[in-house]
Amino acid sequence: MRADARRNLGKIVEAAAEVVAERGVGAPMEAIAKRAGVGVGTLYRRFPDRDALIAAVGDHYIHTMADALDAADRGSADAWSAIWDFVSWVAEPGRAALSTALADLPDEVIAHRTEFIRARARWEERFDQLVRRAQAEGTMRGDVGVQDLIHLLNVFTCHPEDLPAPVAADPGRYLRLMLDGMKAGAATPAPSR
Amino acid sequence: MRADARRNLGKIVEAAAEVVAERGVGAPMEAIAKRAGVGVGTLYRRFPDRDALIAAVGDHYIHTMADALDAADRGSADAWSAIWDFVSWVAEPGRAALSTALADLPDEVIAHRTEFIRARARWEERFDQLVRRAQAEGTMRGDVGVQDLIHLLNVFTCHPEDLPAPVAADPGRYLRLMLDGMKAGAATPAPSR
DNA sequence: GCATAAGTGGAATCTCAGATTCCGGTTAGC
DNA sequence: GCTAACCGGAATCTGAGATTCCACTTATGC
Repeated sequence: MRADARRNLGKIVEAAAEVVAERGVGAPMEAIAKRAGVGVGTLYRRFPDRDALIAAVGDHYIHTMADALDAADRGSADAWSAIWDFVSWVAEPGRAALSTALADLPDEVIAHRTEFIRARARWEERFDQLVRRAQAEGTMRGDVGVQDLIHLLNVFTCHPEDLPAPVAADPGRYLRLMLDGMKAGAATPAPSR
Repeated sequence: MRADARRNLGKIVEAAAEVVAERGVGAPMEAIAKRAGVGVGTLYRRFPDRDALIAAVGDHYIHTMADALDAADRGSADAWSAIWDFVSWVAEPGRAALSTALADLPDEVIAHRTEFIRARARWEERFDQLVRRAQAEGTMRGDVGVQDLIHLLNVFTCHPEDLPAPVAADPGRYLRLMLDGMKAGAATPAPSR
């Protein structure tokens, strides 16, 4: 591969990641091309089709998330603050949609990406351990689970157009509100599953 | 207007309300027509265009919401449980998207509907009083407002396709989680506005 | 420096979904 | 039994976006 081509490939994946974060997995190829500063044709020379490009974005994302979770875990003494930190990290501007994009990847895009699936499972496993630890430490209520956390992360880090403007502007505010609701003792009648 | 035509008009608005609740304000005319058991042509004989029909749905919705809020208010001794009840009511299956649909109505659809705008303002005003009352009664934390509640209602009662399946299946679970986070004393460091 | 394979931009093409129009065939209501 | 209102839904019109194509550039090996 020629040096300039390799350089462009990098720009493309990066641009795709950004645009997908902003506009969701349905982001148009042209928007990605423009962001990368290349023509659509170039996208198609590197990726057979839209799905392949989106899948590449998925790989990029899952690793970013996993790294952040690890960092939060290492950086905090107790599990609860690790969770708090991680959630805050995801809510930071520019990071939004990261998690949703992951959740939204169409099945047919993921189906054969065993590496991606494995990475995501590892990440969830990791996250789950943290939640259980927090519950064991008595800082998090027991009637909620990682899946609740993940879903809420997905909901609030949605592509901005799909959220009420004020929520999109500060998802962290709402995510923290929900974490407050998950603290040990916060349960009202214990929402049943 | 002929009797059968009047009957159809009723079926159309009702069907539109249902379909909009399920698929959002962008629901296709054909889906509405099918639900109402009429042809698309019939929709256009009653409403000049899509927007007019959607606006009619908006009117229908805002009144339903207002009534429910009043009912919750009358039915509860304290403001907090009135809020709790109202939120639970909105979260009930079949009601979902009601609130979002309202929030999503495109500006150009609403612009001239002063009656609608007034009704909505009245509803918000009502809701706001309830929130302030709960705060005065010391049951709700002071650093959140009606708007937070409304936004969250919108987010969780979104059209099912836009939410992670488990959330769409039981938005109430998550709304209650949020309410728990809004109870007096739940605040962690007090999310700043 | 030059030949040339690799790379490029972006207009043109293809698809598809959904709004809107139209009209031959039906009915309610007198 | 007449006929103005109605109806259903096929046909048409549009816009958005994926994908293809090709004339034009530019690294790179010699």
